[in-house]
Amino acid sequence: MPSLNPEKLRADSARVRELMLSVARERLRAGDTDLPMNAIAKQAGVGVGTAYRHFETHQVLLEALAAGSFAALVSEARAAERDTDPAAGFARIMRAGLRLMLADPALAAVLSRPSFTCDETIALGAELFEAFGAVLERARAAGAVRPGITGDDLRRLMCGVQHAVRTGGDDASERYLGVLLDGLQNRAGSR
Amino acid sequence: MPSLNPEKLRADSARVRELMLSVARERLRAGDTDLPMNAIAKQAGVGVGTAYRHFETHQVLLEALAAGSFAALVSEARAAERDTDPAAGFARIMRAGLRLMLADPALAAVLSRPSFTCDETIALGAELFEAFGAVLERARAAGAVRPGITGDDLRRLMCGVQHAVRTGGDDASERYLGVLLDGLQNRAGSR
DNA sequence: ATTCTAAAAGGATAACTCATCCGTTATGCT
DNA sequence: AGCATAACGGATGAGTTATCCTTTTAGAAT
Repeated sequence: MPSLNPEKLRADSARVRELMLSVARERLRAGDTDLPMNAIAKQAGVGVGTAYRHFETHQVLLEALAAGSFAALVSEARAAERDTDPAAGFARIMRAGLRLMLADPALAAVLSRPSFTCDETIALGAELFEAFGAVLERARAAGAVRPGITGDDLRRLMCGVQHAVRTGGDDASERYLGVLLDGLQNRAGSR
Repeated sequence: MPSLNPEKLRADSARVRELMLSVARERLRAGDTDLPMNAIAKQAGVGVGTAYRHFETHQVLLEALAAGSFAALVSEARAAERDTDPAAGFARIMRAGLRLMLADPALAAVLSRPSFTCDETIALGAELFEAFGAVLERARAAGAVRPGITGDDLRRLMCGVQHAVRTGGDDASERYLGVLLDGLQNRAGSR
């Protein structure tokens, strides 16, 4: 019993889907990271069965919530790819990734464990992988990023920094990202 | 109803406490980070009530599990404080912290959310705070660590790196710590 | 407009976990 | 040995997850 296809939904179904997503977003904003299906269903005024019909698993719900932010991140990666300065492009996508993860806990959750289940997310992940890989490769070729660091390393490190910033204050974001970006530079011959 | 005091326990009680701790450690090693009280009690062959009597909350159990590693970390901090080279002392304690957190998930959990509940942990936390603060201060004075970074920043960043390493491979530890340590250096005038 | 069918909704419920309460049992002091 | 009390154990209520099946409804066909 797969989740309902967001395309070609019956009118009532589409209404319920949007309602559930907005309730889930509201709960996320309120700091509830658990997103209990039952509670969401109740708050949205629909039956539990209906909730599971729309989002078969927790992961599916998370991916649906993160879709918008994820797409925005892919756009940023594509833009960074076209940046004239390889180092600037790299810094740009890193900064954008952190900003988007901080703004959307669902995106942070999805990126922190890349076992995507929805076709849409899988496609976005592939796009991101490709665009980000190009940005990284270009930066490395320009000597702006130390060798031996993979795209997956950066994903993990960014998730770690995101976590750190979340418990730090508002101003932690710039400081921590600064430390990470400086640490990632190619140190050969820089001193 | 507070948890039992580890000192002055009745013989049977001490036996149960040690048994539960060893079962919990075993489960942690097996990758179960949840440490469900009921399951631990059952596996230890004691009643659930007994389990909660010994460890009132999850947090208390975690702190009891982490006590040994936590004490080792404090020792490392004291040793780093006495290191001749401020920068080397700083690198030493950072390295030790990462190693200990990776070896003991309970320590990682305790350090990642410093709301200590047991007196013993609170005391260890205060000791660590003091010793680590001295190491950081000395390193900063020697120009080895950029200004604006606090001890709490470092705790958060280390927990983030620990998380990243845990999902990365075995060799990720050195790479990620290297990035962090390089990023933390005082960049003023280094290029 | 009416009828019909497939899609969707709804909620009772089984399975499971957490944490408490209280009657029972065992320790170790006198 | 007897006793006070510390500790044990497990039944149990509260809460959550996820499923199943019946009822309702949208929207197409006539």
